[in-house]
Amino acid sequence: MLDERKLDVLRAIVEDYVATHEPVGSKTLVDRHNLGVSPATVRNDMAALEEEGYITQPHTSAGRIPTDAGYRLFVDKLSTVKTLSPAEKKAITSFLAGAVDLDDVVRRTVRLLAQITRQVAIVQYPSLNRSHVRHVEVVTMTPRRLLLVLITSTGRVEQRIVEPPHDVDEQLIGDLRSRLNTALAGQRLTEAATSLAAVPETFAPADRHLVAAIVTTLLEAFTDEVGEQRIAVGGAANLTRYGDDFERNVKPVLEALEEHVILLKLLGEATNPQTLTVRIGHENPYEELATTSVVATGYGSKSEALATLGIVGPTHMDYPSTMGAVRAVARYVSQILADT
Amino acid sequence: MLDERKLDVLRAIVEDYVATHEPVGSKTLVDRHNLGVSPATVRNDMAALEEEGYITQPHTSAGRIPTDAGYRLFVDKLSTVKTLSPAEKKAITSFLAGAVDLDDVVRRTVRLLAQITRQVAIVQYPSLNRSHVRHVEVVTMTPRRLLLVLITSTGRVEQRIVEPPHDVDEQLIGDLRSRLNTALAGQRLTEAATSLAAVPETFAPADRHLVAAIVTTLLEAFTDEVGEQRIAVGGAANLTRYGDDFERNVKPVLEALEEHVILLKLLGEATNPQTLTVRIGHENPYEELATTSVVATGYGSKSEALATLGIVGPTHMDYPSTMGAVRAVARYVSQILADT
DNA sequence: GACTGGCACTCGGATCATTTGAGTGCCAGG
DNA sequence: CCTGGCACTCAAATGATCCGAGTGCCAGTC
Repeated sequence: MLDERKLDVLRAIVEDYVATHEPVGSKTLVDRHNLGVSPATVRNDMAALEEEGYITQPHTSAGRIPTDAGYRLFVDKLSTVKTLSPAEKKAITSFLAGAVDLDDVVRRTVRLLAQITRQVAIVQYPSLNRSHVRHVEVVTMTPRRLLLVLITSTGRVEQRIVEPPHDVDEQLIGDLRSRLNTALAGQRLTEAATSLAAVPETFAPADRHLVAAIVTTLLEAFTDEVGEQRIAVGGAANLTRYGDDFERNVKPVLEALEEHVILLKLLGEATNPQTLTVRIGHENPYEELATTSVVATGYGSKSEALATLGIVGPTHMDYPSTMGAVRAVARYVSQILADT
Repeated sequence: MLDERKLDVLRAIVEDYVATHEPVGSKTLVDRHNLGVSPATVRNDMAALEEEGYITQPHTSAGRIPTDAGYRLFVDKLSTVKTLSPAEKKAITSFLAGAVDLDDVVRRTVRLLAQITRQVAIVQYPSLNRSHVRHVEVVTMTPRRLLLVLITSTGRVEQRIVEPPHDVDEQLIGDLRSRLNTALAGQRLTEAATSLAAVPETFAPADRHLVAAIVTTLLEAFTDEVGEQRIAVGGAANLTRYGDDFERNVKPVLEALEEHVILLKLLGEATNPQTLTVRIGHENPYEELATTSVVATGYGSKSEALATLGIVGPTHMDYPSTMGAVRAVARYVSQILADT
């Protein structure tokens, strides 16, 4: 059906269109890429490609532009992920290495990703579900107000206020603290939630009421839905490069960026950093973002992704470079997090 | 110079222009606002107002639009801050009350502010400088890796990793923890930085090396410049309502939103929640944002502002409502924080 | 059979002239 | 001091025209 040369033509069309953002005609195509055939031949190939649904004409007497299917074929078969230059790699590591804590890592990552890809960057915070308890701290602020601090293996810190039903005894708090830590430390948050249930019973009946209050709050922190979905976004200014048709291209993206729930769906399930997910135009789950593509991948340890990061951009983006950048950033972030 | 009626005309022009975003002519003005005089008279007044620099014509044979000076006069003399409806107030409190921690408060505030004003909202995190030490925690993760956690009176949590020069003794850590807390608790971060310097000397010479390493890192956290400047932004999607001239109006704002340093300057010095700062067009410190205004105010306790929050929007915004919303949100956030 | 040069055709976008009407400034009269 | 009237201005909308990049198709060539 599609011989080698037709695929070459498709590749040329995609590359040209990505570079110029203008429909590309048979003549320009032959001029710019040395295909070794005449425009007329290219026209025939184009007709075939159009027949197959890989390209279209915005209107008669205009050049062709790739369809979503065209991009898909390009990404799957016609291109290779571009690797970054050593200089870029170095810049990434040194920039990320300067981070002081998890928040800082995430902020820097978003910024970096936006800068390299010149697209809108999205980074999900390491999932709570997949984290382990590193430490639980109970701090007495006033006799009737306690602060619970949960520190996870991924560096996330969650805090909650508890107002116990009656004054608390410092002795008891110390006791609780150490029992919590021995019971929970090293466990996944999901497991820890179960272990937690058993803790109150180990205390004297008189104290159980108080302990239960604390345990309940802690449990909330473990299974916090909202916290689970934390996301950082950056590089919105890159949207200004979308060109015209503001209403159709920029507006829906800006709106989506405000809705973290939507972003999470866009990013999709975390994959390991080797696998890149690319969703092109209509392939993504939001009608409004039909002119937008998403390039995402998981980050974290090799065996298991902690969360997802990626970018959102126009379907006519430079996929090889973008994919390379996303993959590279994901790897380096994984590395940094492993060290911390 | 400007009699009562001329001011009425200016007010009418501003209100009309804000509502329609179109240059307003003498006839429409008389039709819409009952000024009790004829268009011709209004024209004379307009000529005078233009003479004084409060309004201009985009071109001859067009209506008038207010200048920055016109808006300034309007805000200072011709309008009163609009108070929110009881329903709105209730919505604010109940929405903010659901917050679980400081991060959540800030996130909710940004969202709220953006929603009510339908502008881009900016909220600065409570300043570290003005916070007090609530608790310092030293957690041993591995014998050669410690985690320092600083919790401030404003609910901020800063964390730092320390890799001590040699294995640490659990006994010593416990000792250090309690000495740090008795030495620092309740102090302002700025004072605490000084008190901190004296801590190593209270330890046996053999331990001082280790303690010094910890103290140094803690000191960094106290005086963290970057952390000091934390900011949350929201409602960027509202920029789509700017209308056309995307390049001139939307782009610079989006770019500014990425640069937190710029935002801090835009927000300016925190004032107490009673005082609203309004910067109109050229009054703000960024040339690129000459078509935008900033409405900001401090939040925190009555006596002293902890940080600033506000909105950025086109100069032709509805000042009375916006100012009312910003002030109200600032007050309610102050309240919530005081309770925590 | 595959490629190419040639040719008629299409149609979006640029260019330019024309019209329209909201709005103005100014003046004479109440 | 206000108002109705009038001539004037000019941005924006409308419309006619032209241009050319690009197409599809066909007959001829390798």
